[in-house]
Amino acid sequence: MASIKDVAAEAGVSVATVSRVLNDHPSVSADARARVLAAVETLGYRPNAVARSLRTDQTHTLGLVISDVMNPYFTELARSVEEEARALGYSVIIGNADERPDLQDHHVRNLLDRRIDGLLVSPTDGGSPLMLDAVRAGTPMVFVDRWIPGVDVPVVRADGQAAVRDLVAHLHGLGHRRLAIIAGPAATTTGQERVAAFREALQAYGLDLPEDYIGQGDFQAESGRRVTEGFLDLATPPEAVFAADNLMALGALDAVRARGMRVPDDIALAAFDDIPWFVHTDPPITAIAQPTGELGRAAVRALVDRIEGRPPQSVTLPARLVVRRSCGETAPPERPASPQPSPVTNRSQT
Amino acid sequence: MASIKDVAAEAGVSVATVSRVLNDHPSVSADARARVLAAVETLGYRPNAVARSLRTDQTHTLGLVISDVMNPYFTELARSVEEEARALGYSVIIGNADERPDLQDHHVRNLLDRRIDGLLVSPTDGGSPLMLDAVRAGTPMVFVDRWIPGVDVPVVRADGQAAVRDLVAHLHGLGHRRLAIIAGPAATTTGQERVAAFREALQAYGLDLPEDYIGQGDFQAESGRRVTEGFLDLATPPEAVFAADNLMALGALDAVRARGMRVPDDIALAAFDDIPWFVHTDPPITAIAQPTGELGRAAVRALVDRIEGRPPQSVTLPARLVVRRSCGETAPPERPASPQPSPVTNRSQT
DNA sequence: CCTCCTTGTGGAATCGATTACATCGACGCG
DNA sequence: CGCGTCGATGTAATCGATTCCACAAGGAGG
Repeated sequence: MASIKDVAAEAGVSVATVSRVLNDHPSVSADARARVLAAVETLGYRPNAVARSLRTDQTHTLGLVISDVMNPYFTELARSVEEEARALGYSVIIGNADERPDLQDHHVRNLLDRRIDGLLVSPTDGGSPLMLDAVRAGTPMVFVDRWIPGVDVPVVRADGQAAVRDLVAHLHGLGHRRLAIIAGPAATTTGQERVAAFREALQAYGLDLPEDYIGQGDFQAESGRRVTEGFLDLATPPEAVFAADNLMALGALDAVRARGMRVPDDIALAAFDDIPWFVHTDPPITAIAQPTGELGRAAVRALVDRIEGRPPQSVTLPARLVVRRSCGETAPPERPASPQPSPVTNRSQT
Repeated sequence: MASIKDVAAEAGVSVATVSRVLNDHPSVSADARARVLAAVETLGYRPNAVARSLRTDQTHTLGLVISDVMNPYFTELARSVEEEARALGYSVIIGNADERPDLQDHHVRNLLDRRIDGLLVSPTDGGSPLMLDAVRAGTPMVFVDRWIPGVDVPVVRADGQAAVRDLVAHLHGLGHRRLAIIAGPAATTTGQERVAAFREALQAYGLDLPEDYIGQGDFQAESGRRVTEGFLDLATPPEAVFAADNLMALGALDAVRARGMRVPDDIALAAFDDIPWFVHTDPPITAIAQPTGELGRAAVRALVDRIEGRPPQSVTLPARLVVRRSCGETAPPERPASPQPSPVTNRSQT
């Protein structure tokens, strides 16, 4: 592979001049520039990004460590992150932590070793020493979706509180009173927040969230199945189940069917995180939709701001309720008791 | 960030000795080794992968360029690729081509500039000059899923012929005679092969595949919708539609529903590529399942073999039919006319 | 006791770029 | 006419590692 020296030789100039042409430095004669460009063309020369990075201490690369690539929510997040990064002249290396802190650390270490310019993380846990060290060492970092409390890093996320209130209003309006939740890992902020928001919304309706209506999941389908089975085994099972993410909702759907029961007739189901497939499931699933693409783009912008010396900003965007059929047929337009803007009703079928 | 020089100073040895300890070269005294290790510890030193790569001309990084990350098939492929690569000591940089040749070239160029050790590609088109140049220049490369004819590069893929025959037998057994296909882009091998396999299987049953029963799609949901609408507008619409990938099947499902028709009562539907969601759609969709994880792992092994100087091997694994309910209720066990092993029947619901 | 080989170590070149500094003409102005 | 300035260019240092080569010390063998 041709190097800058070969180009210099071919063009009959020094390497410095070649470098100047390539980085369009002003003081290069038109003649020299033309000769260099010609040499680049004939040799098919491409600058070695590795060498350039070593010298300039910039890789123009961002690291993205997410909890689970197979989760459509994170897939979409990754996609939007890559798009925005590309638009800003950066590449992205994705690390899949699979909800495992050790894998998360592996990826963070790897990315740091590769001297990425900045790190986008959706932390699996409360923050390993490695990650805290990286922050302390001044690695540009931004948390997306989830974050670590007490760490001074910008956070880009969706706020689901209002949407959860809308959901509870919706369920209440359909006559459901015994509402249960499949929670995410307590080590994640999203795991905690969604339970808190749900409990709070229930209280507004004078409803309680008993301990045995809180199932401990891990954001994976299998846990949704397990927890739901537990719910169905209770003396008085819940009338509605709210899964804190889309995969656990899928597991819940499985469990309900395995009992020969039907959604929504026998039990209502709703999920946090909307995904395209929810339109096509049987029945279409009511969900809380995050502005995923916007989150990814905002996170990249914040990180690049930080990298390029501008002050980065935390961003919080609202999530919204998308009503489908998994909680029961929607009654003719009813006014929810709460004063929030009414939930968006999405055509699940034309 | 501490460099090897700092470690050398701290340990009171030369950089050469530090390097030897780090790469566990045999001739280092136990004393020196201990002092270096201690220095590494106190300084929290981590070798700079960029510098190392420049010197050794190896990045221990693989590039993976796929057509569409949002397609669950490719997501799973990417995941298995990353896992196997990690097990072998490599990292993976993923580039999403979004079925666009220009984007594909962008990523290939980018990865080449970063001097990745090898490239895994699922080509979007028939092969750009850039890609052909890369092959000619000796870049270790392996094609996965799709390939480019006439290029001497190992291919790791699934063979769907037998499974397509099984599918046609299944459809025929259910009484369907007018069978249509939503094809993928003609520029892709998978696009062509699936149509060819389908036509061939039909012939075995004395069935024809007329021109207007071949819809031109692009592996995206929207094209599945469009093509299906075209089918339904025909004077004699097909009785069954076979979508050449999962997203187009989803589009087809949409289109059928938009007409107020039902699957499988009004029209049967099957898809190439099985995904977890197909179990949960209404109705569960009959599909041809590829051994995706195996493909990803085999592709990585082939590429790493090539990189490390061992002869790489092309691999072809069989796909298999997974029968669910989207083509009609399965009749009591029937013997298909063809002599192939009978299709696997998967419990779509317990 | 003197070579010769082995083992441990350091010095310095190298990978492919960027960039500070030096040099050298040409040009403008007093 | 001479001097300072500016534009164009080359030389060489540098980034952080790896690795070839030289060399010193110590042990084995004659």
